[in-house]
Amino acid sequence: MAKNLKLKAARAEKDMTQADLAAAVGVTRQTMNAIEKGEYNPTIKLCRAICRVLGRTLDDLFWEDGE
Amino acid sequence: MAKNLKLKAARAEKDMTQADLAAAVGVTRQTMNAIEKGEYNPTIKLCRAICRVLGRTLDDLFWEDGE
DNA sequence: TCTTTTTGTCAATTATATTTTACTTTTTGT
DNA sequence: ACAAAAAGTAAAATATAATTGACAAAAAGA
Repeated sequence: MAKNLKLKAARAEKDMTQADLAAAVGVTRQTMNAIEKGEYNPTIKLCRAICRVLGRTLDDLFWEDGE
Repeated sequence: MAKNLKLKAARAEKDMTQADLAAAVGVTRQTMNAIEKGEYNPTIKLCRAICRVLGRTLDDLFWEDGE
């Protein structure tokens, strides 16, 4: 899986650290780090939580072509 | 979690059974049934696969308000 | 009605997302 | 350069997504 740079950028735009965002959605900092790095695929529920905090859509942050 | 009726409708529109869709995205029939029933949250990767097969977006099929 | 297909459901197992603790590396600010 | 904060990483444990096999209920077609 590829690094999620759109997520990283959206987070930076809100001036949040990985730890900030993790706390806001109720997961650990390591989980956010792994998602941003593209190390594993989160559940749709967690994706929705991230989108709500960052004010983005699922398609904005979590769509990928190809796969 | 709520039943995913949008998914059910999109599948019907393509004239696919749960088993058809499950095979197309590489999971079991029971998994598709559980997702449609809202029994557990699939991974984002599986959601993307479903969207590709049904020709819909993540926001179309997997966004939920509130939660 | 009869038959077949589709859907619903359950228990037990496997695969993997997520946690916890802890440490290293990189970045940021002074 | 120095200190502090943020990000990267890893192993072991836990929670839960997904599988497998099997059977019952409901829907569809003849």
